[in-house]
Amino acid sequence: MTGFSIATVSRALKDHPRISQKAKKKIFETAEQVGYQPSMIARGLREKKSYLIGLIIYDLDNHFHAAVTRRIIEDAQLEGYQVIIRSTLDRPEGVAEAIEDMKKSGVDGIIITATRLKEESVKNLIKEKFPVVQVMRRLEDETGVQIVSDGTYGTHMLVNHLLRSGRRKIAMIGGPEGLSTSKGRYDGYFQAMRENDIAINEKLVLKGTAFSYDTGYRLCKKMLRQGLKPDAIVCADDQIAFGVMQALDEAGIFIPEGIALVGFDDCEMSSHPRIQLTSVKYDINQMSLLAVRSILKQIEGCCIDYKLIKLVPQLVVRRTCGYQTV
Amino acid sequence: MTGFSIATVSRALKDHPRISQKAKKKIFETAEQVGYQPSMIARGLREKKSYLIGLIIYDLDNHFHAAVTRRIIEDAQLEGYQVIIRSTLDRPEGVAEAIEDMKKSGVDGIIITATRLKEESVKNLIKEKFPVVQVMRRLEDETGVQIVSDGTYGTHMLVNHLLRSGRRKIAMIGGPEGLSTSKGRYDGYFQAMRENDIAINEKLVLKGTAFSYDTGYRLCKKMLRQGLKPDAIVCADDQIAFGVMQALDEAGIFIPEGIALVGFDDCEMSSHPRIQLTSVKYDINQMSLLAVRSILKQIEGCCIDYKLIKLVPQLVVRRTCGYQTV
DNA sequence: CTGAAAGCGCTAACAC
DNA sequence: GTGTTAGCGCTTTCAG
Repeated sequence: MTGFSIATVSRALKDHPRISQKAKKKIFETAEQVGYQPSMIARGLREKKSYLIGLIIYDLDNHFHAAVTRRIIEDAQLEGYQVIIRSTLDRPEGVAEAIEDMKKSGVDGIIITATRLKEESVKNLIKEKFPVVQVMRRLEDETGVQIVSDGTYGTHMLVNHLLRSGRRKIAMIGGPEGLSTSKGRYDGYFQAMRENDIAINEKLVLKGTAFSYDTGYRLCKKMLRQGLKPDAIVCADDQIAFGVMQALDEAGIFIPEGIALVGFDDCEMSSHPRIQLTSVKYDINQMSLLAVRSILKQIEGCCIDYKLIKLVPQLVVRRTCGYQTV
Repeated sequence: MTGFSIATVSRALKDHPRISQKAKKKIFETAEQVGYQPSMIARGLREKKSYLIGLIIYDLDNHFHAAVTRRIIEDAQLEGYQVIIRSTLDRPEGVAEAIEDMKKSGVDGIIITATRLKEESVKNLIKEKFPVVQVMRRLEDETGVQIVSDGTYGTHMLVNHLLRSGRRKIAMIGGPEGLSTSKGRYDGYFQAMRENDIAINEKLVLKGTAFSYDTGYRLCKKMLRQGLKPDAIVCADDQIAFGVMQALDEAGIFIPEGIALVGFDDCEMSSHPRIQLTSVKYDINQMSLLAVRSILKQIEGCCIDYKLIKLVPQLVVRRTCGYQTV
């Protein structure tokens, strides 16, 4: 207290219309001196608003997910929101746990980049009109706000490109089951193959257990060990492709001469001259911005534009797909 | 209310000693049914505790920082704490802003991996006995809890290794000024050179503006453009080294035959057969665990073991340093 | 063992 | 314009 009542102080700090300029000035000065910090937590209790948003991600060790996470944190930060983060590492119960803890912490909304196709916890959240947006991965049903890349289209482009370069025995090392990203990319592969009347060899379609370097390495090694010899490998993401590249390099198979290789997401390292991975990219900044805007709109406007936004990816042709050599 | 008073419910849920088993049972059952979630924010207001810890990082686009961030989030999560995250991108005001916002949000403690040598905001935090731990980067003064890698020792090892391999004109592409990590690595370089009576060519010591791919690429190009021809380049981190590698590759300079190259941090991609970057690694898991334990001890025990822990890095020799070819 | 009541820091409705 | 007051959801004395 600086002579004024506690209410006046609150009004001054919140820029209330009915407040005298001198009072306001004096209060601001003293606040500065004392180093007064309004407690968001008390304000939250009162206003039922915490200025916190929850962000549930898959894994920061994945470069692409890390990049998306960074953008979302930055964008939210610019809007005056703090971000509470949880990573699930795709543990079955991960998302549900994270949601529960975040609700306890009183977040105003939740952005999820770790959704699985069947995720009851997310469905419930949407059902009870809790602000939530799915980014990258989405639920099976077109429910809630979903901002994703068109993985089917992207993979379709990649496979078509390989086919045009004369490849026929195209293998796929995909992502874990139960994810919209994995599914979309498998779909794109099958679709492109079918459209071009290429018989699909089931043995050449491998399911990964994670979007990771290690997955790519192990599955590629396994494929080679089984004596399978595709002339191209499509990977569900760049990190898997890096691992595949290691396995091929170690096996003495030249890329792209022996086997062509393509990824998905277009990470920073993919353009490195020693890697030169053909991939597919889309606008992370836009994705993040749309996500943050949507969550704020839901939080503040209480209105939900139920919608599915598919960002169109763009083919980035580099050496590994062998285009230049054909 | 389930027949019992609000106080009894509170006691039941908190496992109070003086409570009848039947009451407890009944309350738990009804809580389950209603899907009751205790509001951390109300509890926080009352107990002056939020079960939130703040994490201030530099940039998730840096693979190493992303990896450390991941571990810290996981470890905190396991201890029942939620993590509020902010990235500063090394903006001058970044840390101070982040600290202010986090205090407003009522975090119980703050872990910082983005500290600069002179960071008044962090010093103040420590002075007022707010729980805080510095990870990776630290303040100039040995104040507060500091858990870092011994960058001087690590770089010393790297440079010594290059010298033993016969290199003499060793360049350094370092990190931004004002960071303990940058400083430690410069120190290690100078120390090793001096100990071996190698004259230091100031032109071969370049200061980066960030720990990034781009920095390495630009500075290396600049160095080559100036007609400088070192026989080895020491980089302040692996990501810088990746950029340097791109510049050298583009310039048609063989690594390590023409110029040897070493990094720091040992990222996943550094072991890739096409990269094979010699680097220095240390235990991220341990670093994270120590950080989380320390912050919890400070929060819960209210006691601070003021201390500086330097994790000893380990040399990882690969192709780029040219050891095998000597 | 359980209930009533105070209070954490803040905001908003209502007086003055 | 400013002060008073109630109450957000919870924990915790203090009585019973």
